[in-house]
Amino acid sequence: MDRLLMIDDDRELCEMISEYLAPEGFKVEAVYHGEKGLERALSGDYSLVLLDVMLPGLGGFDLLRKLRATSNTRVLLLTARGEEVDRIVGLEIGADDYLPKPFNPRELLARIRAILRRPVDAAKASPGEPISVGDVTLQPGSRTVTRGGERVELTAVEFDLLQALLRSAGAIVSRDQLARGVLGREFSPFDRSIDMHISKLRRKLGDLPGGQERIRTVRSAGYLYAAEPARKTVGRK
Amino acid sequence: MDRLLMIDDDRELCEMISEYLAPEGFKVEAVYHGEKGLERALSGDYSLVLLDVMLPGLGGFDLLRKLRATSNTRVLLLTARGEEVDRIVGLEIGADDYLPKPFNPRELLARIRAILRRPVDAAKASPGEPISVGDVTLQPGSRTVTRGGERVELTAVEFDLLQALLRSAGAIVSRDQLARGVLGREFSPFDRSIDMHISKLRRKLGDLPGGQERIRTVRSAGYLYAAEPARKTVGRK
DNA sequence: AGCGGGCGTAAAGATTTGTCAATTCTGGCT
DNA sequence: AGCCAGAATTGACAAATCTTTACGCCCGCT
Repeated sequence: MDRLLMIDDDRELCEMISEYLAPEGFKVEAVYHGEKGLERALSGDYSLVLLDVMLPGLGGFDLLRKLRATSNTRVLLLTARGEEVDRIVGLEIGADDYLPKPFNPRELLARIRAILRRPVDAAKASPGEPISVGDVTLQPGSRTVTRGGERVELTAVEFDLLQALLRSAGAIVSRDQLARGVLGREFSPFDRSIDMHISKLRRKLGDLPGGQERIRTVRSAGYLYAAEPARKTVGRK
Repeated sequence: MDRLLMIDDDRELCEMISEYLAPEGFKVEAVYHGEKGLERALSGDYSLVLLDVMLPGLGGFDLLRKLRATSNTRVLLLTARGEEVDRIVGLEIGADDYLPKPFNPRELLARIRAILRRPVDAAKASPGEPISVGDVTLQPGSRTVTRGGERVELTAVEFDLLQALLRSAGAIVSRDQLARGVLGREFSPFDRSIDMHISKLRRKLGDLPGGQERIRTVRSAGYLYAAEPARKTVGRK
């Protein structure tokens, strides 16, 4: 039985959602005010927070930002009709998903399940913990990397670069982020250093077992470590 | 010039709305009967459907339900009274918004614009979840696309473009939305970049198994990914 | 039928990226 | 301090990809 926290001042809607989700195995608690919502969300008692962006008191965005400062709790953002800008902003701040109002309850249910199904963002994995994606494992403690059990020798920058990519496996990491995080300096457009290291990493790691590219280039955006195609347990087709 | 489909048996109202919206850049076609309305709505030629819930023949709710079975076409529901029940049922079934009769034409116009401005509501999948429509599957995690199990090589823009279309499969996506969402910039009338990439996508993906167009052009409105083999017997038992 | 705008797409032009090779930097060692 | 090997960065140019230009077709309208 998952516990959900709904932060929305529309009590009627909260009630409705609560009733809709109860038979699906979710216990919904509602809070109608920002500050109180943040407090509850931080308690860590909930599998997921449903957060309205239009809130009395602390606004939804601000709340999310503060929440993210110390918590990885998953958040599904609910926005008022209209603004698509919200989506971009919301996901950037760290929402796990986004749903515009008015929404279809079934849609909401589907998204809740989707969020709960996937693991908490690897980017938020505590430092020091080994990271494994597919056949590659990286151990921050000993600064070693193995692929299929075999040790792969990497230089310092290569290691940090791979770590940054693995922490965000399946998501694009920009050169800016890599420059700051790995090289410790601002990125300038003429800087080919990152590319160079990526090139070397690729050569050392080779392609994925399936023969696909391991590190993909997303033009004018950055690089992405290919997350393994989620192998679903065969349930339905 | 967006094309709207109005399904309402009140001919006088249809006429009035049509005249009111014409100068605003909307071409309204009216259908006064349920079955015929569903058929037209499924054609994918309209940016939005204005649907009355009280209809002779197929009722509004039933129509919407059947429409949603295969299409994401956007729907603005017109309800007889501001009944709370209607709201819930309507949103439950998948309307993008609703407006109680009698309504102010300006209000209608505002809502229409709001719906058209944002991406299709039931943008099926959560971020990160694979999207499958027909024989094509797109995996955001590894940024790969397969058709009938075979890998299809796409460039970054092509991939993002296909993703945008698939998320709204069955509904028209305007060049504006594609420019903003895929290219990250405002669309300008001389910009043929989108068309260019669509062209390449078509070549790479080929036609649907049934031999029909996979990505349809809706003149002066946008593009639409065919959600269904459009030749299904619809509305018959 | 003639016209004009919307669309498809080949091809040229502009950007961004991959990578070899040369140069500079860093630490460890004598 | 001076030397050295490996590592990081930069220069240079090829390759990939995106944008713009250009032109022709098609469709709806008069």
